[in-house]
Amino acid sequence: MIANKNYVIRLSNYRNALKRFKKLGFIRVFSDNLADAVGVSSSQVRKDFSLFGITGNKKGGYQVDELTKKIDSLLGKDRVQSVVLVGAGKIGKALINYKAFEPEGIRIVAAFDIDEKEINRKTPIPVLPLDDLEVYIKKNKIEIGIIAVPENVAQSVMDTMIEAGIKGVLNFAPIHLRGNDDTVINNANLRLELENVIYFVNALGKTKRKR
Amino acid sequence: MIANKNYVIRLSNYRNALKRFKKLGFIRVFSDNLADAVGVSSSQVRKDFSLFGITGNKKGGYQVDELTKKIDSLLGKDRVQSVVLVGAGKIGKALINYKAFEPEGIRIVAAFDIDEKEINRKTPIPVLPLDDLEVYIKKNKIEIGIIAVPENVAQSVMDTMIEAGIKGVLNFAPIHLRGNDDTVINNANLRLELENVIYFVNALGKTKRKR
DNA sequence: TAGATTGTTAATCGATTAACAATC
DNA sequence: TAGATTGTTAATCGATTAACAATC
Repeated sequence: MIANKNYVIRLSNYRNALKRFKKLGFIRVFSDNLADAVGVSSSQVRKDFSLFGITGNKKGGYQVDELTKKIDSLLGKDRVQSVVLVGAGKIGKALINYKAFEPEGIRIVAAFDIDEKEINRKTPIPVLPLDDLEVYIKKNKIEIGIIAVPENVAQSVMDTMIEAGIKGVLNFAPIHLRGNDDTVINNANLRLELENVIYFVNALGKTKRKR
Repeated sequence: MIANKNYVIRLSNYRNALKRFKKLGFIRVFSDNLADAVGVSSSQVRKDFSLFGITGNKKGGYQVDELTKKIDSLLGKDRVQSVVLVGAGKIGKALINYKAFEPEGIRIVAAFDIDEKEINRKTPIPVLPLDDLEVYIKKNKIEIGIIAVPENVAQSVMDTMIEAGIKGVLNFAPIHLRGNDDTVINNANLRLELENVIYFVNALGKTKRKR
C-alpha cells in the first residue's frame, strides 16, 4: 500500500489542477503542465502516476477526463463517503457547517453528542444521543468517523467506533488515540499546527537578526 | 534553520512526555526514556537534541527541568504568543473557544469580521471590524495570524496581514495562499485531512480483500 | 574501576530528481 | 521521419538508525 501522506496530498493537488485545466478547455495534459500547476517536478508527477498504476500516452500525455476519473477513483470520489461525527460542540458545529465537504462527496450523515440539549433529529444533519452511536454505525455500515469531543472522552468514543466497525478516524482531540492495526487514525491537532507556525516565525526571526 | 515540520512535532511530543515524567517525580531522563514515551528511536532523540543545540550529561542523561526549559524556549513557550484571528464564522468561533490554546501560552487577542452583526467589543476576545485589522496588527506588533474566512476573500486578508507585518499564518481556507519569502504559511485543510483518512481506508480495504 | 549513556560519525533507508531508452 | 513525451532505471538528496569512541 502507498504509505505516505504526501502522495495523497499531491494526488489531491493534481486533481484540483486538472479541474482548472478542464475549465480552460484542455483535452489532454502533459506531466510538465501538471508539475508547473502543482509546484513539483515532472519526474515526480510521472513517478506518482506510475506508482498508482496510472498510464498515459508517450507523446500524447494524459487525457484530462480519463485521468480525473482515475484519481477520483483512487481518492474515493466516485461515490459518496458517509461519515459520522461525534461531538456537537464548537468544532463539531463548524464541521457540520463546513461547506467544502458536500461538493467533494463527503457527507456527514449524523452527529452524536452526550448533551441532551444538543440533540435534534429535525436538522438536515441530525444530532443524535451518543448512546445510539454504535447501533447507527453498524446499521448504516459507516466506515469513517470524526472525533470532536473533549480530550477525556476521546478514547472511549474511539473504542466504541472501532467496536462498531469504523475503519478510519479523523481526530480533533489533542490526545494520542489508540486504535488497532486495521484502523487509520489521522490527528488534526490545531494547537500543534499553530505551534509550528510560531516555531518557524521565531526561528526565521533569529536567523534574520544574525545576518 | 530547521526546515522540517516533523522536528517541531517531535519537539512538542518530547515536551509532553517531559511533563508526564515530571509528574512521576523524575529529576532526570535518558534518551531511552523519551524515545519510549514518544515512540521514536533513542538515536533520534539525541540527534534531534544535538540539532537544536541541547546537550545532556554523559551517563547522567538530561535534567527534566532544564530540558523542559530549553524546549519551551525553542517553541516560544517562555512567553505569551499573541495571535489575531480573522473570520468569526463557525471555524473562527470554534477557535475562539478552543481550550487548548490558553494553557499553552497561545492567546487570541482579537478577532475580526466583515459582518457587522458579529462585531462585539465586550467579549473576552473582542470581535472587531475587518477594516481595523491592519491598524490593530501594527499598533500591537502582532506577528501571528489565523485565517478562517471564506475562500474568495482569504488572499486579500493575507495581503493585508503581510502589509501590516504579520510573519506567520495558519490558514483554514481551502486555497493555496501566496505570501512572501519572510512569511511562514501553514495550511490546515480539514477536507484534505479527511480525504487522507478515506484514501487509506479504501487502500487498506483493497489489500485486505486481496489476501 | 566497570558499566552506562551521550554525542557524533558512518550506514541505511526512503523519497525525490535526473537521465534516457522506448515509442508515439 | 524528426521531435517530444512517457515510463523506468540510476543517481542524488535528506532523514533515520546503528554503531561506537569519549567520558562520566
